[in-house]
Amino acid sequence: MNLKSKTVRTRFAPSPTGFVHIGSLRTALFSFLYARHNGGRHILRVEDTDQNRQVEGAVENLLKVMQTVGVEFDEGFYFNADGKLSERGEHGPYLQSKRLDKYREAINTLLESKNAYYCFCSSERLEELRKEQMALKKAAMYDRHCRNLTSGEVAAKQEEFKAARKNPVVRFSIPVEGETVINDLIYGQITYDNKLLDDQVILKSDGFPTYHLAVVVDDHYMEISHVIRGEEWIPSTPKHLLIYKALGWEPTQFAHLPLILNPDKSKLSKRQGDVSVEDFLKHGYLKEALINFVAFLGWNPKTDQEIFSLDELIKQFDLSKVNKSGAVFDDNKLDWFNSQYIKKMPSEELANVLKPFWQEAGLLAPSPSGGGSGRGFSDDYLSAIAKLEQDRLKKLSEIGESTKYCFVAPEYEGNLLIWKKSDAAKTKEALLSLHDLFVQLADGDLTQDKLETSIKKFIVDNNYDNGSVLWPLRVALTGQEKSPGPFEVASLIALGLGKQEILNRIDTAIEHLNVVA
RNA sequence: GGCGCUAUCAUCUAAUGGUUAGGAUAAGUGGUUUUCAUCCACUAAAUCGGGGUUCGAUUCCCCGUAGCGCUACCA
Repeated sequence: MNLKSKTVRTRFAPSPTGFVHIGSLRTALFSFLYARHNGGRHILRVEDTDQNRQVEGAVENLLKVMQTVGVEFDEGFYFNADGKLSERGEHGPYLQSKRLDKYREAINTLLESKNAYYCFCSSERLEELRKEQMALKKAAMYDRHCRNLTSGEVAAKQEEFKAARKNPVVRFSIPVEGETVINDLIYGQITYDNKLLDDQVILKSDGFPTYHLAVVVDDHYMEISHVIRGEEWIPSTPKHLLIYKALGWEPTQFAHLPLILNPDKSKLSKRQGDVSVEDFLKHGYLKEALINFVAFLGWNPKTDQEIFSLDELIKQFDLSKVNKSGAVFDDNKLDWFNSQYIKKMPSEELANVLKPFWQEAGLLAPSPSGGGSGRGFSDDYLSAIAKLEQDRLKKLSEIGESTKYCFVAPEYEGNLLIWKKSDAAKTKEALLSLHDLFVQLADGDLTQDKLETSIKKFIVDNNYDNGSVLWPLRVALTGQEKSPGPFEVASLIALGLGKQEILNRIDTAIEHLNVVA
């Protein structure tokens, strides 16, 4: 058997239960990276065997998120040219609820070979049993009551259930002795004693299979080569292996990924903050940052390089570099990745991704085409703003607050205009002469460099301190305690709102001083 | 309770049978500066405990301990 010639086929197999958990993103990313790295295919299969947990539109949402961040699928669900959810690939259907015949067939095979049996036990009996076992401090397992039923007893129970219009479940018969060994690509060899394995239900009374049966059947028929999934699946893997064996199938390779943890080291959950990819996108994390950060949760290239594009990840990704211990999700580090990508972005592009956030803040009119900038602000202006904020932005969602003054006149209170080493009189005087200076400046003199030259000269000529002039100018223009420098801001406002706006803001500041002082 | 997995700075992690145990984030200090951010320099910060093997163990083995996961007709 030449393993190398075998095509790599990995799959991401979520349940359509709502938002995309960050852990799911990591799993999907790793299975995608592994497939691409090895020239294989990546399949999207939807596991909807729990009919009680379906969420409308979850598959569309999932696909949209994956598309946004750049995780691709070659088979399974996709959006067609009309943007409609559809399926492609040779191994469909890719929705488990449409594959019931395949599960039924496998179950019949198992039933016939006595690797599975009907179980008629009531939930009350099971509950009782569990309580007893707990009380005796024994492992809680099904006692295999129905496994030992005679064919006569089974027939009688069948009749009884039929009359009551109930369906028995089917359980898998775990071998009574021996061991089952997992050879995990990440965790290595893990041995389980068959005696400790439960006779898992594989067919529910509603006619749907459980995960354990469905996953084996689907991975087999879809010719999956590597199952990449979360560490929480390790304990059920021996059961899956035994089902493969009972069906006479060759099992896939398994690679279990370490968990992503909350700061308190429990499994990452909603309780302790955002966990859905949609949330992170909405709060202004760039997809590149999210992918880069998530890739480093449990994997690293063994070098000092930390910034990786998706293409670089594909090139370098290797299951052998995945580690075994869980990783705490540290949003400080995510912020850092995000700011790195923001800094690297061309300012035009940054302005573009910033638009929705300006609109959200009510500073920019939503543009129906999605292309225009609305409300008379040119793309050049928006890019200039973006460029100014590029070094201080951690999340795109901060942009509204920090750049409000670029769109509307600022508001401020108290003595904010007065520099710590200055006073009201000096500030007013400075602003008054600054006003005169701006009146004299021609439009062509309002570039950042020229402004810096002329204002610095003005300070020297008038024997002012830098601070007693630059601080009030900056506050007059921005209304903020913290902002980019006055030359940058003034030239920006001149560009976007015109020189008159600068004069207006200086006037407003002088009036403000009159009132406060 | 049973079974399993894991264990290096606060966090993500690198490395090695012999090193001043490295990097990054966060933190702190200093420089630049009208403010903030950026940038630069610097500082503090770790091999869970106990046994073994060995000349030598953070690294290999065993035992503890702790954390986590699983223990459904959920996935």
